[in-house]
Amino acid sequence: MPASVSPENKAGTPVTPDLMHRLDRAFFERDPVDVAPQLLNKVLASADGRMGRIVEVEAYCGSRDPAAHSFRGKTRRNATMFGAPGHLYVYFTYGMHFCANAVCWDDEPGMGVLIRALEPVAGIERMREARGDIASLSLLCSGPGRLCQALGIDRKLDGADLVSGTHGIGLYDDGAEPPAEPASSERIGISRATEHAWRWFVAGSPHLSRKPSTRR
DNA sequence: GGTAAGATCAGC
DNA sequence: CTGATCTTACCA
Repeated sequence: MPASVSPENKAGTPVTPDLMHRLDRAFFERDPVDVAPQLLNKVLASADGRMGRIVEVEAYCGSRDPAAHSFRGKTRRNATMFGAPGHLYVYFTYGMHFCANAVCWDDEPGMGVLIRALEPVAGIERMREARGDIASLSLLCSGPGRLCQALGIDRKLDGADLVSGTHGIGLYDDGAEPPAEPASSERIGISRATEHAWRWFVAGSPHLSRKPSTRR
């Protein structure tokens, strides 16, 4: 196990650098409802070695999803979502947070998967610094805004190609399978289209944005 | 041009 | 539960 993976992280699956490989572009050329659960246990990595395993995602389904930024069509803000699949859509929200999505599907543009939580697996000291030296590992990347802060994802990375990883952020498969039966729930923090169970997560992970038995 | 709401988070 | 903080989109 890498030295940067602390004992507190023992419940997780450390990355195996030799096995890390790119995803096929075709992986993203599907409906985000299919892509999202398949993204669980994939590895998001910044250029400087900060890495986290995806433990929570949500699908946003464009013109058939009133909760999606892209619901009403292309704008300056969401333009990346209408671009090529496999790229990163980063947006700024609530006056202080960034959130990151993997752009999906090629039949109809404007779809994506929001990455909501990571299990930190490498570069953890850098993540801590970026997060203001937060102590708790389970609060380091447990939310869409937190993980962006931890990995240094901001508007400069909007449009970055996650497949090639050449723009400072990449998404990799290290051989870890997604859960055979991922847990799902309603999406968090939205006020419209709440009827869909389009949030998927690794059951029991301590790194989720909502811990078990908390609800609001 | 004005404004309300927002795919959130930290602190009380 | 609330305040922070500011961009965007929508409406006039």
